[in-house]
Amino acid sequence: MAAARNDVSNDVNKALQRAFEELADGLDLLGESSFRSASHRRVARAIGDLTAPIDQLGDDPAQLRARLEAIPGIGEGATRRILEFVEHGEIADHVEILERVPGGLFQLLQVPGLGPKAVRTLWQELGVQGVDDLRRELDSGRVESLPRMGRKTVQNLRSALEFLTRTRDRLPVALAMPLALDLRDGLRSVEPEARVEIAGSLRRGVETIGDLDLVAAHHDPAARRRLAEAFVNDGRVTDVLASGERKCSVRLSAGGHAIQADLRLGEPAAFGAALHYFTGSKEHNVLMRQIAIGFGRRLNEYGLFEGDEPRPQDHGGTPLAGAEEAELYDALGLPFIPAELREEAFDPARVGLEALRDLLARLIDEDQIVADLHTHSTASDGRHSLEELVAIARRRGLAVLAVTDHSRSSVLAGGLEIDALREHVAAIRELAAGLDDLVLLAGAEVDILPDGSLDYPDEVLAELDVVVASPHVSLSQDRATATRRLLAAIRNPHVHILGHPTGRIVGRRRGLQPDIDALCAAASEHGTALELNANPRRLDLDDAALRRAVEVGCLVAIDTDAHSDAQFGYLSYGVRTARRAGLPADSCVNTWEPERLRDWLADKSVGARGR
DNA sequence: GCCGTTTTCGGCCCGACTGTTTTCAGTCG
Repeated sequence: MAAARNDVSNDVNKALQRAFEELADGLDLLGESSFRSASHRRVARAIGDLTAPIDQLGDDPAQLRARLEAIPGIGEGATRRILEFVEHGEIADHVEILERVPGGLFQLLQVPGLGPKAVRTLWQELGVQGVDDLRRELDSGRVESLPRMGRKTVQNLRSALEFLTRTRDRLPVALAMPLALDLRDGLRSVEPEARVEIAGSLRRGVETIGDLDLVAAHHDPAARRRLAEAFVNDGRVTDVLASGERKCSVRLSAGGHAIQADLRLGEPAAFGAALHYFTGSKEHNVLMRQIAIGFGRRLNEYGLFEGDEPRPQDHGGTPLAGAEEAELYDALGLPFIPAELREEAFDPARVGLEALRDLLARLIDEDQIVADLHTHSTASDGRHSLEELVAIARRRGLAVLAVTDHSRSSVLAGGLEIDALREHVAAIRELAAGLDDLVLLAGAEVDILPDGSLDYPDEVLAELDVVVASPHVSLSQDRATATRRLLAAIRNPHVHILGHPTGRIVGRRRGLQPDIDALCAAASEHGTALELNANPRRLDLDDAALRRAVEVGCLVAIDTDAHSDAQFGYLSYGVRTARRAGLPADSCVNTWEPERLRDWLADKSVGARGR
């Protein structure tokens, strides 16, 4: 399927990001300074983090230049190149690199085990210009004649190429998390006394996962060996990449997906340092180590040590901290930064220590959520009756549950005609009247039709306690049309929540690409909440868009969109994403006391800015 | 290439593991 080109301006960011990545890779392949290439990579990341099209960052070139240079990591050179791209559609340095370096070499860098040095050697010595050339040369036996290339390396490259064809994309968190939990629990059952935790980007709440990271600690070396053996001998393992005393690395095949998994092993006294190191992000680790240096200390995965001696753990050094992550932050004069915030965007040096402390004090936590305002019953495509939903909500400790079945246009999902909706609402209200421990609300998930009108007339919407308005069809509209469509829903006085605003499916469907800033401004003005749909296949809005919403101070609704009991468990995915955006609990309507929630539902203008 | 409560020049995180080597380069996270 061709990628939807419904958003020309954001393609500018994508193209620029790619240009800087290729600049970096190209310099590496040419053997240039690794600091220059690292710098280009940092610029590429910074561009990838932008939510607005880069050419719309300023009204004129001077303003654009100033805004660009204010972004950490983007200096004079990168600014010049970006402006050059905006004006001419290409960057001379980038074009030159592409002329000097065969395009296939960039793909070769993606082959696990092949780095810039090896690719350069293959290119210069054997004329290898891409994956097909490499396959041929591996078969010819000539690769083995190169320096530092032996039989084992050739064998590893063969299986790496095979792995690469099976892992075109990163794994959506919905698939990665169950696998990681299973691996974790398997290790825990092998050594019940061991501490075993999931680390890596999965712990940070990233929506797609490149590989799985686990950390385990046990005081007994024999127990650690048993953990390592269990890990590399798992039935799903297809290749063992490394198997050492402290680190094991394997490739797994599960449910039709191939993914790499790494296990880090150590002493309980260093568990916090290891967990911290293996959780990342890489940028956060670098930052923490730099801060440690500022204190005249050294941070590594064994702990925080006094002095600047390399490998202090080997010289009988006793760490100042290491058993728990919190000790590391404390010893470096920082507040504990939760895993979801260990990204460049929340760098303490960038946001300021005071602002960071304030953000952490207000940051949303899963146990603060007491309401789910978007769920489905058997009236449309849900699995449970109203009575069953009430039982589930009670068991899960909710104070408020809204049943929001589909509207009439969603025929396949069993959307309700107006008469059926009214009967359904009456049934919900009757059941609600007999409850004293749960507020049960009658609502609907109303389709936002392609032209921005809603699937029920206003007088019907007015009869409901909660209206979630969501786009379900025409999800390839252009940016301007999509923005107009969603703005119309946000401005409707009967709409409380804009449900899964883009309609994207992680890794599969791009969905609408509206002007997020315009949506946030309107939502803020009208007191409408933007949904963070917690279904891990959706996570819509995503963390970057939600960060914009947080900056503007919009109301946000984190709802599960549950169609079954198990799907109420999606909440944790939603909360992790919300934390990645720095969402304060108070901005999330699902944390509000039922009384306050009712007031807002009765008149959402009480939630609008400046009221 | 970027950056500065040590610096506008001189640095830029730290360690595990493998495979090919007789002491370590390359890759990875």
